[in-house]
Amino acid sequence: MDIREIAKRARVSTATVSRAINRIPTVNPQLAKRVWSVIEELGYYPNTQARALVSGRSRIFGLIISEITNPFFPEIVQVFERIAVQHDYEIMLTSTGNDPTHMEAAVRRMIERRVEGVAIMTFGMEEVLLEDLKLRKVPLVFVDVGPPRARVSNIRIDYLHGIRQAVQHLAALRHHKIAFISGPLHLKSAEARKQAFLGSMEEIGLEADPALIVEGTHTIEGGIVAFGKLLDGATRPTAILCSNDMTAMGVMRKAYEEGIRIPSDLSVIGFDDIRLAQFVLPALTTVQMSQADLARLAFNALLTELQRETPSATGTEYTLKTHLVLRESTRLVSDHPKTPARKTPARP
Amino acid sequence: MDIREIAKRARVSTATVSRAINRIPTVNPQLAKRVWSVIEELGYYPNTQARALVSGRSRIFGLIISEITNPFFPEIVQVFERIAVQHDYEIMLTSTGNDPTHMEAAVRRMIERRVEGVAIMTFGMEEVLLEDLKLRKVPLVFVDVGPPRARVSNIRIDYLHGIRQAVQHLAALRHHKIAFISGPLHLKSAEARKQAFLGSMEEIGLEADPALIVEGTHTIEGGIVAFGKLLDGATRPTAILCSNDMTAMGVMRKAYEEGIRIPSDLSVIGFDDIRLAQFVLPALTTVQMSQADLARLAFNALLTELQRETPSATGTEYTLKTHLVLRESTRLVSDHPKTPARKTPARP
DNA sequence: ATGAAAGCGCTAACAC
DNA sequence: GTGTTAGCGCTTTCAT
Repeated sequence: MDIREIAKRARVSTATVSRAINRIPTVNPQLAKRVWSVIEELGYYPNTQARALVSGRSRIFGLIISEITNPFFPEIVQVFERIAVQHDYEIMLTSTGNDPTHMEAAVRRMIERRVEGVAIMTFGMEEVLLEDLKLRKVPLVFVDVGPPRARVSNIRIDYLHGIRQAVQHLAALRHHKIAFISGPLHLKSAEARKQAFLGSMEEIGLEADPALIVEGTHTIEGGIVAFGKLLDGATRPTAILCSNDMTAMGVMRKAYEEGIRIPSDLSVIGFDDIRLAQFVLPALTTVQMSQADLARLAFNALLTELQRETPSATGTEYTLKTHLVLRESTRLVSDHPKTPARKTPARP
Repeated sequence: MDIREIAKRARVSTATVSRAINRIPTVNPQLAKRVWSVIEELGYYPNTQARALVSGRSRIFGLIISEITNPFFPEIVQVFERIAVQHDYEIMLTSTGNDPTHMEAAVRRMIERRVEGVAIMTFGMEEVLLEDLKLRKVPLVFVDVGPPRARVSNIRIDYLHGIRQAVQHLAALRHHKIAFISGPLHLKSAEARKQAFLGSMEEIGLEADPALIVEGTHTIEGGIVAFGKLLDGATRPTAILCSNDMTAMGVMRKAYEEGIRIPSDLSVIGFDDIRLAQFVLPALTTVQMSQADLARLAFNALLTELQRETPSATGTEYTLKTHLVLRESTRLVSDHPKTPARKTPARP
């Protein structure tokens, strides 16, 4: 069953059927109606591949993320998909697991499917792998990455705004010994958050003790390990700022095991504000970076670039603000925290 | 740049290029090599739409889930996608949000893209909406649903096995007053879990107090509300079995607010074993239903059905077992639980 | 306003 | 073993 069948039964040409389907205004309403009723009757659905082939437009956007199982991403995927569908686009989703091989394979598949644009949400992955896409002039949108370039948009996150609020919140709560657990520092976004922390501390005359700055992995496990290191150190922080919420959840887990109470013995702040943050116990104070807004920005960037006839040589920049959201995991520093001895002591 | 261009430069016909690309063994290795080197040189990527159009095979599977933001699903998506890619399939993902309109639109888009099969992971959504797919003889795989039918596979979850273990575990811990918070009962899967609970209780001569059985929504919020109702009731349970992990997390949240300690005052068991279950505080004892296995089963069901020449009239059945995994949220019942007065008393 | 017909890039007969 | 060619189902000139 194809367009010819419809044409025959509606006693018009295939061209008219096509026009009717695409709602070209010039078709005689009478005919259009006849066509539509045949379409309904037969349950005809146009073949997207054929349309794409002849029109040269796949109506597919690629969306590359690092891990769908990382709670940060599902909301992005959801919003991105929802908007895409509203615009009659399909999305081709891929989790790279931060593996360059996956990334390369994904890029290849996307090119083969002739995606019209790709949003890269890996926060700092090797741009090199995307050469093929650039070569083919596919619009791209990144977060936090690389130099401006034609048809490449960038969403810059204003980390400083939210992180400054977090640091000042902690300072107002009389915390001086503030630790920072970063993400993997090869990620631009992780490095940027760390710098924002350092800057915010200095700004208000607080010393960021290097011994209180440790690298994590943006995972719960990483948070557990990193907090362990902190506990092994000479100075015990009274507050910890984490580079993302998963890390903060790791800290909370470890604190639970060690009998350290949050927020009475230790204040904890996360970053991202994933949905779960409000449901952990205690609810996590965190710096929000709206995943929904990020998705919206990315989608619109792609669409805009696609509509532009002469792409600006430098691409376009977008900005996303961050801000602190207060919940239960922070409290005024206590002068005599009851920090029990560790169950598993540091190596002798 | 197309197959003709490659053909010209390699001084062969397009047919030979096509054969080389598809690794048809009959082509002269010499020629094949020449073709491949031209392909590499020019960075040629075949056009999937054209291939799909002529071959009649889209190499796309649909995957319908209820909510990607529900932590139960990301792992399914990840595994399903990984396997799909290994088999040179793309996946077309859609979250229906349990909204029939979305579902209908998604089905339509899938048909338009000519998916070769669809996995429906909504655990009991209206089958009616899928008529169009069945009409077009697209292989389908469901979880927990409907009557056997040609080209429709079913994955039956053996709820009883895991839930029986959970109930007996609780009983062994001397709990008698065991509450059950179900999922939305219009979902087959929720109803099935409830029945498994009832059966397991009866089996060992424990009375399932109707006042201790309340309906939830399979969400954290639902868990909070449901546990609230339980607290308002006359008999206070010493243990709660939840229809999924999110519900259990809601119970934990509510317990935290009410000053009820888990597991000392109350034992809690979840269902699903989402990844988060091991990281909540305390780590959640739960009945595991492997999301990875579910994804694998679903994918293979589709692939198998596709390869079958004469589909069995009744479709195929697969089974997935569940089993209890012990963690920190259950404990021997305490005779005198220190259950503090509620902060927000029940309505007078 | 409508129709005839030429492709979009590829695969698969069929011929050699 | 390789080439020629007829489509796959649709959109889009170009006539009319």
